[in-house]
Amino acid sequence: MDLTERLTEGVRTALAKAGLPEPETCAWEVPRQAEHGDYATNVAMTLARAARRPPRQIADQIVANFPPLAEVERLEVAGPGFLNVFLSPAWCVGSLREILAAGAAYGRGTGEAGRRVRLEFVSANPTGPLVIVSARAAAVGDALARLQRAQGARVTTEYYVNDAGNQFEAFARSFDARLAQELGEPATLPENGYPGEYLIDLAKEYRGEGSDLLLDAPAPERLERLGRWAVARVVEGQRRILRDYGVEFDVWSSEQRDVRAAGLPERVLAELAARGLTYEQDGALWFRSTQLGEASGDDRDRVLRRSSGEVTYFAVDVAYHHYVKFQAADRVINLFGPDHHGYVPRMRAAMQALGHPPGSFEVLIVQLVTLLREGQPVRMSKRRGEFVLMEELLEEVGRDAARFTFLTRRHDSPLEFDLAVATRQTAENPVYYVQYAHARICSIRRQAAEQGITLPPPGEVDLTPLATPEELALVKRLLQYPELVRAAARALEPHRVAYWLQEVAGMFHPYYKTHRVIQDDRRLTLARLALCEAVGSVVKNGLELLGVSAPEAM
RNA sequence: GCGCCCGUAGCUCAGGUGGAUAGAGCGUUGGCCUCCGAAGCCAAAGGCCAGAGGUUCGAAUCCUCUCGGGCGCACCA
Repeated sequence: MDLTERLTEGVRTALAKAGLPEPETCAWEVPRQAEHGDYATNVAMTLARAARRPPRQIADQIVANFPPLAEVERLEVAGPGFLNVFLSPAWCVGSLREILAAGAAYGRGTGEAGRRVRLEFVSANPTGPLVIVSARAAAVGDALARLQRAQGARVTTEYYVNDAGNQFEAFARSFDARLAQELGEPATLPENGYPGEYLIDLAKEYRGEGSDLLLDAPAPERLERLGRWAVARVVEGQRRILRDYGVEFDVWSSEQRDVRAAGLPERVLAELAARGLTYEQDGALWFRSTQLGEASGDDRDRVLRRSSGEVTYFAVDVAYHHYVKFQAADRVINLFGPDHHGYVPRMRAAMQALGHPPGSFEVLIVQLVTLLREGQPVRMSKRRGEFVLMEELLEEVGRDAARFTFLTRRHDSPLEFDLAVATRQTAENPVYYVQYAHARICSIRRQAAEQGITLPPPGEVDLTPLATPEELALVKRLLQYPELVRAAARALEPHRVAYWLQEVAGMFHPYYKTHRVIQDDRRLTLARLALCEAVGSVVKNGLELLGVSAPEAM
């Protein structure tokens, strides 16, 4: 059980003994100032109305009836009725043993245990190489998956390939045109085509392979086959760069193969019709999005099947979510770009209509990355064919720095990324500050080993020499980690981990500067080594959650 | 016009779902390597949390309005 859970239990016991009503929840915060203790709660204030007593009186009652806990040194009532908890230094220091013993497991929890989560992210169109915004989505999505898993959820990550529909056709026609040009024929790109140079390269490649040029095949068949070939190549490139980035997906699904060819759209249309949620108008089939009340929030009905007979992207998506995603998961999370946020209400309405409980379908909007080079905006547009590739980002900035930078922002906050600055200041990036703490600790360990000093098993270390304020503060910070991970997982906010790591590093570096770890006093040396090991271990765990490496030397 | 997101230090961004005196990095200024890694440490300067109301013991956080940004509002995806 986590520390705050123990404290909450203490509060409940005390309230029961005092004959006071129990709170629904008991929120703990870490006060900014040390005089306010290590943890504080405002339960007394929130209980004041129900108990018909002044908050301070309730707080006094809690203090008077609080059961003795090894964790707690003393309690104080302060201000309008805060209950401040001061932890026992001896208990805190002793808990280092558990951190060390837990190792990589420290910080894992059961906050999301039993949940099956389907997490889709990136899912860029298979019409070109990945650009920078995908790097952000990949960093966030992957970290979310790691966080959820650390809290006991069974997560399936997914990359959904939109290899069908108008976009696919435009892409296939563009490739066809490039191939024709490659063969020396006059051909122009279609109106909505993809002018990027990569299609020229692909055309050369296709020809170089000696593949069937399909010159005699009827246009539809030729476009279909050429398009499939090109899409497969593009997707393979995307997969490769993502792997280099440290992101691997459990499932690569295909709109064409897994949804359309499987006949799912027709099935879902029938199911919606059976529920009376569709109607025909102007030759098209519509979804009664607006009839589902405010919960869905959609402001107009949506077309499922066009008058031309083709199903819409929306219908395909609904079918896929309903028959595939929800079949294997009770929680479906999608990461979208901001240009798709208007799409969310109709999806939510459809999921609700098909019987999926509210909240089981979630969409996180990952905001855009504004790319700058020396302060000048770099326009990103696949259509125009000018963009900065994810590959270039990794070359220039590096995988760890890129991921960490993306994870120091909330996913829904726009981000400015100056390539030139990021490259130039690479050594001053916060990620190195955190990694350096880890590397430094490894260095201390090596140094100690050279002098024949090695740490005994956690249970046998004498930790009592740890007594300075800096040491206590560090230990207390480490004790917050499990709680932090749980909260970050619950809120789907991996950036909290990144900030927390910076704080820990920000405590460790000064500590290292002012307190010598390896020195004459053997007992003190061992105790401090144990502290360092604990810090290093937790930092490593945290970086792992973000998909960032924890180097032993830099 | 309607809807969603956003406005916090010069710049880039945090502020665990209402808490006590507003935080970090970068940048600026001034110090620190005879000692476990200077990718580090110490110190200073920098704020009307866009603005105005409201809710209550208490608001950067919740509600309304105004101003100023971004993005959506297709039988596109």
